[in-house]
Amino acid sequence: MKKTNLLQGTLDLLILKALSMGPLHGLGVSLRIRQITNGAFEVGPGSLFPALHRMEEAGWLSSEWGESENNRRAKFYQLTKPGRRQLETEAKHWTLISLAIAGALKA
Amino acid sequence: MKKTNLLQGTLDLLILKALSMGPLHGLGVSLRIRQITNGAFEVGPGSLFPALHRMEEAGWLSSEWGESENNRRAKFYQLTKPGRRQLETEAKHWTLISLAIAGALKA
DNA sequence: GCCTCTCCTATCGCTTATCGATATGAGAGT
DNA sequence: ACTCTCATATCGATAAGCGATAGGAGAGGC
Repeated sequence: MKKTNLLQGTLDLLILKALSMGPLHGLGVSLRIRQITNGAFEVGPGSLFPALHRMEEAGWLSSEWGESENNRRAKFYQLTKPGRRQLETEAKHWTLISLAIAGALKA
Repeated sequence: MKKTNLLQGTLDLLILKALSMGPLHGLGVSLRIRQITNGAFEVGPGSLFPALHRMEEAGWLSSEWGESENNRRAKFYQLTKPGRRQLETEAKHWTLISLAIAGALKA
């Protein structure tokens, strides 16, 4: 049983949302996404880390090295102000698209 | 950083849905998608035709040449049986994902 | 007849996101 | 020592969508 693939474009949104609930290191983001989507989304490292780097590059996240709960070296990410704005923008965008498609399917 | 209009993966779903309401030629599909999404989605030819070809290749659509309402040569597409199954599958999949993300954003 | 507008299909090149596999390192447990 | 797990990272492949562009053919004005 393959886990459902992501819709492209939703990963950023989920990462932003996950981090809006507090700073996390990379794998923590992956876990929180699994939690808040009730296991519907499984994000592998090959998707996660490039996305985090891209988003930090875009100025939406900032990072610093620290220690995880298991005393492992880990990079902690948190939202910047532009990141919060981006979350709002993407959440709105998602809502619009989601309603449009739901409406189309109902018709 | 360009915003893509569509969420990747939703184009197939919209095309399948559009054709489930009756056969259409290419540009007709584009128009019907605009209608049923209340103008939320504009599908240009550079997205539309490759998608139609891909989906015909996949066996979801069949096509035949005919004449449009304006007496123009046009290729009419209709759903095959596998295409209808695919529509059901993708619609279900969309609903699941959509609910999962909506839930995640609410939290 | 001729010109232009619109309709209709088609393709090329480019960008970008995601995924599977793989690599590396270090603390934890035995 | 050895292995398991945590944690970050990167590479190559795949694929979708988009802008631009092209070309053919009927419609309608003149």
